[in-house]
Amino acid sequence: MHDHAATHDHGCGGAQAAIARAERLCRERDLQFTRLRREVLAAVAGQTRPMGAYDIAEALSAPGRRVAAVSVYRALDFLTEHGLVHRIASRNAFVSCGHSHTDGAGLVFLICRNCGTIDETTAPEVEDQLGRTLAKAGFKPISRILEVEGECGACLSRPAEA
Amino acid sequence: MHDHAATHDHGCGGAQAAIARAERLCRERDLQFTRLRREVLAAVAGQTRPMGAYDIAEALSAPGRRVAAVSVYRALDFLTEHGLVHRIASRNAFVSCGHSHTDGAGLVFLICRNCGTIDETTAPEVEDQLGRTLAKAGFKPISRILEVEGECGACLSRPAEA
DNA sequence: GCCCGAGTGTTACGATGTATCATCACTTCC
DNA sequence: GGAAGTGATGATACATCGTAACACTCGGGC
Repeated sequence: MHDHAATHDHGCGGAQAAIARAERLCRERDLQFTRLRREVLAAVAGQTRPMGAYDIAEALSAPGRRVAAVSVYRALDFLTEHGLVHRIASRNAFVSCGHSHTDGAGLVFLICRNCGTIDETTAPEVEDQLGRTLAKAGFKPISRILEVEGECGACLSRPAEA
Repeated sequence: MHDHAATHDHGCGGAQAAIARAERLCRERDLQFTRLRREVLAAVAGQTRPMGAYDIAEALSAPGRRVAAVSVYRALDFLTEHGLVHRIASRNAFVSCGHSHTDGAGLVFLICRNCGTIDETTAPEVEDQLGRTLAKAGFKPISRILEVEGECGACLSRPAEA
């Protein structure tokens, strides 16, 4: 392991990378990476915590411009469909994807109860075991969500920082 | 395998069992298993698919009696807190617990995309692997959700039943 | 009787997500 | 050039999910 740094590259610098990746992907697949989609992705990628759709709408709105939640949802649909953003079901919120994986398969989200940061990793061994378990149960998986809530390493290192 | 029947014992007969288990548990812990809580549990346990809180409220309401969603939420809070009912995060809905586990740990929910049935199992091997993965990442887990969407064995056996 | 606590009913509200229709930009085909 | 089609967006309304606040009831203890 230890593409750990890679899994952490949200957070400002990561936004640039995420957008660059999105542009490349959209060029490859002949998709439209429009202004709104870019802005929604930028907003999400600029955070290490998940953002709600309404948070995003507010963040993109300005005195002269109002972005409605419905527009954000549409952009998020596009972005999640192509794996650029992930939905955190336990929070009704979204994070930008830190990987360049082809599919949403095998992802694990680590949600820190203390600082709210979301870390995204893959766990092939867990996937393998899960696949075997599902096969034994006669269940054919299509998609899955695996979200773990707890305390992240950073928060465990410095116990009492508010 | 093939405690499969056991994992399936929602579904009408299972409602009786679920309520019996709940009564026992509440007696042991000196909790109040009130009429509303019993009815909410019965409603959820009588289904193999997850029910939304508003669905439950409607199911319990009758010409002479209106059960508000907020009451259902309170009952569900109680039931989930004591492991009698589980929340399906990906559906914003609830299913009755088919096990008598002490804790919500290690559960896997199998959600059939075709028939909507939810099957609940445990997967110790997956748990073990996940625990190791989290330890390596320096993350201390407190709770987790693992929900798999796909096609259940029953639906795979009879491909074209509407 | 009185108080107190847990559960419930009721109303209102906030937060999340979707349906519908109009508009705009761009392409294609005539 | 102009008509028609397609995909994205704007705007309004609506549906669903969840919670806050307060009043009421019912039991037990004093």
